[in-house]
Amino acid sequence: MGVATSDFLSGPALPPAMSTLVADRLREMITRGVLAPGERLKETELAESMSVSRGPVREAISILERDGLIELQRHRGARVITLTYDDIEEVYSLRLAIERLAMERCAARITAETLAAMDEVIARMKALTGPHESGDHVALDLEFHDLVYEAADHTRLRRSWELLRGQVSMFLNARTDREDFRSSAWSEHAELREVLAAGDPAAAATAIEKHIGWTLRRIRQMRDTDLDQPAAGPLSGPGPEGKTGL
Amino acid sequence: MGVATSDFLSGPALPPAMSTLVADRLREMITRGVLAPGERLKETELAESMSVSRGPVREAISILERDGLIELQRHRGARVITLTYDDIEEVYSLRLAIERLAMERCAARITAETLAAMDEVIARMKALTGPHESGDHVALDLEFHDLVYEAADHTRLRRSWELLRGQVSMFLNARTDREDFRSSAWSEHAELREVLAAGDPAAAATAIEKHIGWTLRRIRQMRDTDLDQPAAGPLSGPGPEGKTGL
DNA sequence: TGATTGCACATTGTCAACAAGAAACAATTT
DNA sequence: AAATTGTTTCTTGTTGACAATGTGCAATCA
Repeated sequence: MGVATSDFLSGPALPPAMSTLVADRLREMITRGVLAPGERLKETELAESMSVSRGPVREAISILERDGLIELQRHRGARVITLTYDDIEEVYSLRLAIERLAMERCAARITAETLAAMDEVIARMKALTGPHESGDHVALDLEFHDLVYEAADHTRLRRSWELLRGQVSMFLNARTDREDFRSSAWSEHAELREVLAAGDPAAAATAIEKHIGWTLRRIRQMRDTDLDQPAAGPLSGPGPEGKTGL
Repeated sequence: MGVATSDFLSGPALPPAMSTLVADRLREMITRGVLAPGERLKETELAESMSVSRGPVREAISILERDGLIELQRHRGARVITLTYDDIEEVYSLRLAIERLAMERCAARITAETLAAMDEVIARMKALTGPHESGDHVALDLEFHDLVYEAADHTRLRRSWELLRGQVSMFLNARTDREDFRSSAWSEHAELREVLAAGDPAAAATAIEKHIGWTLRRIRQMRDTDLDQPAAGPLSGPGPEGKTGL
């Protein structure tokens, strides 16, 4: 983290755009289940509650639609997506395809700094024993994989990951509450770290196939049994109707 | 094409949104090189020339930014991207990763209708001999691969392809004018069609690795020689400055 | 003459009002 | 009573004006 050179020269000096702030807040609310699947996002309502006009809200909604977190229907507004197991199968099969590339490139470019950052994340995972805030498990899991994508040094690959990340987060947050999907077993990520440290792209690809493949197979099992059931419901909040506090 | 059942019931009854129309027009102009890399897109100017207000233009620009065709800088506006060989390497390496998945799924789900559509595209490719409109070659090439993604029946995969498609188009359009990058050899696509018809996912994956891998290797060669040169310049039009007719 | 500072212009970010379409409800008809 | 139709209300799509920021030129000073 701490870059030595004066932060105020490199950092974005200008206040971040309203639209991104709004989008970030909404994304957080959606992935953590505060806004339930199916719930409608009304522009006026959001604009009011965030003390901003409809313009930025509209852009934020457009961003979230790109991230695959909400569905847009012309003249009918935006709703939080409902993830079925078919959807999750899509997310994870695509994730496997792109993360293979990410791991290959990460292994080829890995630096001591990245490895250190990974170690730190793994240490924090290890520290989380027992039934802690499940959100923390998920956050750390994703943080690790963010590092992989970052180290892969591939702009378009990172953007593709952004397309999936929110939906993965949604799924994991909903899952780890109910049953253990063993999403953040620290030892698995430690294994990934070791393979990356070795610097062998082929081995890294194999490792991620194992890591994600396990979940993917499990998802396919669920899909074939609980046919068409939503895979990521609200944590505990209300259903499609009923205001969830903004 | 011709679906028997009344088209006016199935099709989108409502006029398409202005923003998508604007986006489509701009995308076409960018990928075909009418708008040169580096050229600025001024909201007011575009709004005026398309007889629409700045709102829809702004949304269109946001869409094109998502497609990776333009770069946005806060308070500094939008410019058409300049594709270096490093960029193209990114595009094609990622394309290989996702199209592998597309081919696998396509092979597993292929229908007679899809095969027929592919045959039709291949026939049109075959018909284009000699130095025809190079744009047509590129368009047919992409059309074939669109069919693959369509048949793969995977929403998120298709969206990832949309993220790359415009940049692939930009690159091919710029390339085929100068030297033959053999982008649309009909026989290659005929081979892909045959593999898909056989219905073997593994074979399909291997086939696309060969198909795209060839170009990818060639791109890496170019990158390592013509270091940092733009890979997709304007066809013939003016550079960053100078109005290119709207 | 060269660099720097201040000012005017151009362009984007944001806002508030208007127009068009969709959803919910009530009245009407069979 | 059920279904249909017309009306009202709500929400989004679009527009034009205003505020904030960046850019380039010109005047000023060393």
